Amino acid sequence: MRVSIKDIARAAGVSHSTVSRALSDSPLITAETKAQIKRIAREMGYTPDARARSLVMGETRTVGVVVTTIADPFMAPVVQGIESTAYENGYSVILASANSDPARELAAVEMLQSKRVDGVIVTASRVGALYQDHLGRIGVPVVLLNNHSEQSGRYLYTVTVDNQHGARLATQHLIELGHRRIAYIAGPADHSSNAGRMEGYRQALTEAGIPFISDLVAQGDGKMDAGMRALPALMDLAERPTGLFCYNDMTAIGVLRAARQLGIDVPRDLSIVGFDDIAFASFITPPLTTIAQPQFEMGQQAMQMLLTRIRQSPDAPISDILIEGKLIVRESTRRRA
Amino acid sequence: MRVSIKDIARAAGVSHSTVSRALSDSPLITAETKAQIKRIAREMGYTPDARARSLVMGETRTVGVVVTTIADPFMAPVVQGIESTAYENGYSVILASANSDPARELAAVEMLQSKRVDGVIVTASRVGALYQDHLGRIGVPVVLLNNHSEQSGRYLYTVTVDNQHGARLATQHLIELGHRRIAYIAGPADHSSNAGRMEGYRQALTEAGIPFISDLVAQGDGKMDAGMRALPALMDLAERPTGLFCYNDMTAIGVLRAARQLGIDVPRDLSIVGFDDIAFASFITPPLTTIAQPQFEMGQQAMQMLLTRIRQSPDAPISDILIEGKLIVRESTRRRA
DNA sequence: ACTCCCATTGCAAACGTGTGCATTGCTTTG
DNA sequence: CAAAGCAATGCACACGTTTGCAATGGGAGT
Repeated sequence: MRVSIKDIARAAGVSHSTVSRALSDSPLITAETKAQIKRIAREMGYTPDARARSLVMGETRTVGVVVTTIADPFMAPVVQGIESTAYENGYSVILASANSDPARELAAVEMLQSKRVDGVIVTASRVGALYQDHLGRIGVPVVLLNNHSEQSGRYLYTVTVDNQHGARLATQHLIELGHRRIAYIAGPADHSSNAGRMEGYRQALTEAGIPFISDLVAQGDGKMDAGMRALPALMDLAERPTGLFCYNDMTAIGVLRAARQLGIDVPRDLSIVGFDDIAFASFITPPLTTIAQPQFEMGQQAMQMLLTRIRQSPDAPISDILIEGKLIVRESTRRRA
Repeated sequence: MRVSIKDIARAAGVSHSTVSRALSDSPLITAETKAQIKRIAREMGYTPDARARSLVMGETRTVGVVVTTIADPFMAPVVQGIESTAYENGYSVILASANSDPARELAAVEMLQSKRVDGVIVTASRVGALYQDHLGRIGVPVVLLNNHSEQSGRYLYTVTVDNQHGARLATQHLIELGHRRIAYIAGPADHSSNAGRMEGYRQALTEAGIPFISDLVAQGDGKMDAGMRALPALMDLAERPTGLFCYNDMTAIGVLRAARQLGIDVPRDLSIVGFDDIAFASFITPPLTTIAQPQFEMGQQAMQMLLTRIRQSPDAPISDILIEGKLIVRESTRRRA
């Protein structure tokens, strides 16, 4: 059986309260008894039981992170950022992936609830109004990271990419390079991130006096295949686009692959801008011009936000965080010939 | 405050034991009392406290996963596999990343120990003999996944990529394509995975009657930069290699980039084989021929192994698992001109 | 009608820890 | 020298569960 403070108490000939106090360096205990008890504890290989402690202390120093999948080039660094600052603050993280399955997301939240985590970070969720209510009732602070629905409520706090700003940056970059026929391959229609990027795209066009042409917008879903499928139709247009803004890097990668098959040279024939700056954006051919999101820092900030929420009184004001990405120019864009 | 079974008991006018039994569907309780108690529990928004339960039950239904970094294209799917089968079996996972820092790895293990996890999976660790002893004393089953030192002991169980087999496959493939000057860019020198791949490389050469030439082996570290740095020297050799086997895909990606800068056409001038088949291996240009490791399944198997270890008696025999990758031929290799 | 049995419920201990309060023993002070 | 104060420790309860055992009640059997 595992060794508890009672075992140590027996071995040291004291009560378990004394052991508890000695191990937590209480000033009530003599230096020598402390030393002896600590020695015995070490000899017996004692490790405190975080469960028992958390029961009486009322906190678990554990947070839950629910994610669609950890094998997502965008999310992995974010989770890394979360775990990292959690560790620095003495917290540990329970990871649950929901695979875009709402039922499983619910199950994950329930599990975290029963484990009595001190807070929860939910990433890339499409928390609806209903589910949001449920999340609100969870009893612990919840931070939504890049959630796909609009609202942030009284209970929930968010850190989100500034989609509109980033999309505007991307489109402006193409415009500055002399492009005027600029296409957009969209992401999932029901994600607010897509709406924001679409809006930034339109806005940049309007500012430059370029008409918005709906034929230049192709539907996508943020995955590589969507990019591959979308390109041919765009290139079949009477007036081909010379610039292309993609919902994200994965889409752009699909486009690049399709372009190669179609014999379209990037960036000579078509300039492409992605979104996210996932790790591989700089490794592909040609290296991708994109809107970089500070993924690691996003995770850090989300965790930091959760921590202040955990420690502060629940009615202290916290403002949502909006994160601006920045343009990284690589080799998939060039001045229009 | 949170609602406990005592609160429910008070509301229902029964003892808390009755509530406990009712909620766990004990046959001792009348159907109607059961129904009523469950109703009240639902109304009051009750969620059982896993900590308290685990205290008396002696199990937490939680496993720990320690990883160097989750933002690693090889590890992410592995973790996904672990989490997935953990979930299916009613377990949850605590994630800890150690960033290749032994001290932090120790800290992670200690944290998991205090949380009283039922088992631990340690990935890509270089557990030395000493640390291994420490892990052995942890008191719960430990599974090592792709660990970098040789031994697996009485306490520890491993699932590992068959490095030698994979490297042999890769080298044989190049040989079959007519290559005879085949180089190898190595991985971290102190990792047994590198030793295994090197051995497989030599073995394939020997079997084909091709002499091993040490000049054709370049030192690397498994990262992209190493691949970039290693290529020029290899191509400066009096007799250039026409085939190249890389420690892993990241190295190969670095090589591809360097090749482009040097004006070396892949696969015309140089055939390249990677190792791992990370998600992006098929996305780069040219799509990479490589030795695919079933990453997700590796995670599944590791978790499965841990589960049987948790449930079976500690002296039931379990054999370590060796996983054979398979050759995926894409466009970075071709018959020698 | 009395005993016995069974179904249902409550009591209490246990898991491992933290902590307010009482207790003990010693030193200091008047 | 007695009283008071203080330093060090132990007692007991609390946190929220599960579960062996005792207790209660009612129905059936003789």
